[in-house]
Amino acid sequence: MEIRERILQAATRLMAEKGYDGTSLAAVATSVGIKKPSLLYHFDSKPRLRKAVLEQLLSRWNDVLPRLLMASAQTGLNKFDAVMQELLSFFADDPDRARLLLREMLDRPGEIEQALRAFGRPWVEVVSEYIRKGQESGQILKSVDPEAYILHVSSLALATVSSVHGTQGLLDNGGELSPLERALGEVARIARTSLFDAGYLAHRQKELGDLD
Amino acid sequence: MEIRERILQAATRLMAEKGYDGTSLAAVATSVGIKKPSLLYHFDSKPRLRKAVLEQLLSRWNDVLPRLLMASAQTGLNKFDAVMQELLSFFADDPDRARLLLREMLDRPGEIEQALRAFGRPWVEVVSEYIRKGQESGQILKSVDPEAYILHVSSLALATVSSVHGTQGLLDNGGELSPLERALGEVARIARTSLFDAGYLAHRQKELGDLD
DNA sequence: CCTACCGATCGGTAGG
DNA sequence: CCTACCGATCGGTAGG
Repeated sequence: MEIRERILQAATRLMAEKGYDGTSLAAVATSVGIKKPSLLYHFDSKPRLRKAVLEQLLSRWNDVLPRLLMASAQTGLNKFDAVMQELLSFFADDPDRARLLLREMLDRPGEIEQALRAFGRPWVEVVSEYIRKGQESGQILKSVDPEAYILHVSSLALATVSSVHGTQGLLDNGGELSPLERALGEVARIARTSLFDAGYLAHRQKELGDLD
Repeated sequence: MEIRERILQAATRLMAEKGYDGTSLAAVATSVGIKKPSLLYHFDSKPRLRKAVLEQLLSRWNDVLPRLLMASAQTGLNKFDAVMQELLSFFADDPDRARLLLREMLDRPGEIEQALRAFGRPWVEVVSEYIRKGQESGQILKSVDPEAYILHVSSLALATVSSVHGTQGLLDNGGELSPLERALGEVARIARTSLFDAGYLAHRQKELGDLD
């Protein structure tokens, strides 16, 4: 693997775990087996390293988009479940993504807003268009505010994946599912129930028994 | 106001905004008009200052508990709305609470879990008992996992209040509500809809028209 | 409550 | 890719 990628990978992990201010360039360098001045040859300042880490993370989101467009071929509840699955998997596949984005939202709300707007806008527009159509046909609750709904489901997914390690002790965890599986299942349920008309949901209930 | 309280207040604000590692003792001291060694007389190390900040924040939660017990006199949906109102107000009244707790969950998942267990356990048990009773009487959906549900609604409230500043630009904001009001209204709606049986909700719908 | 000071660590540079 | 080094800032102490 290229040294540049290895630096980015180590920086992502450390910044997700300790935060930007809690991560020294020396610590990143050591964890890939080089010294700090060598790292500064590849990324010529700490802010630029942060920027590169964030850009790589967000660019991965673009890999998800093609699968989302495929999901667009489906309709109603199936389409919704496919889209939710992609959103949750994106963070569950690598919890560092959730923790790093959450930290950036806290550290630099202005800058991260711009980045999320650029990378998230197309997705938000597709999904809210879908919600509006569902509201017209009666499948989706009229009381849902599309943009706010998407934002909150995303926030919930972010916070859930980030905090499962820290708060799983509050749960009894007596069941057979892992804490993360249990948490994501509940997130999916909350998202589905608060979006669709209950009559429509009950009508389609058999199709998603394994998701409850 | 006592100097000790003024230090705690300044430390809370700075640590919520910049994080623990991003907040120097000198910065806290300066913002209350003293020098660093004077601050270290009142809190004899930085970790102890952090601990005091967190304890004061959590102790405020105890102020909420009496009102929650009063709300217990009510039943069904009214009780739920009262409890949600207290939870959302706790964070909305001072967004630093949400941001600081979220940062602590990211920085020290183990320690914060202990603290939340001590301060949140009684509340979690009361609410989950309420949910279980509602499930028996059919008002609350059988598919709800009580502990997981509470944890996720709390996470959603935390993340929502913390991130409203950073992400409000993703919303059109064409309405008459402030971004925070709009966000909290959607959180309350998501929480209510994903908890109660739809038939029960429809039956009681008139009573909460102003919450939609 | 202060000034003066400590060793350690920070991001970054010089130079090879 | 390295060693050696820079000024600035960190948390904390001595002493009054």
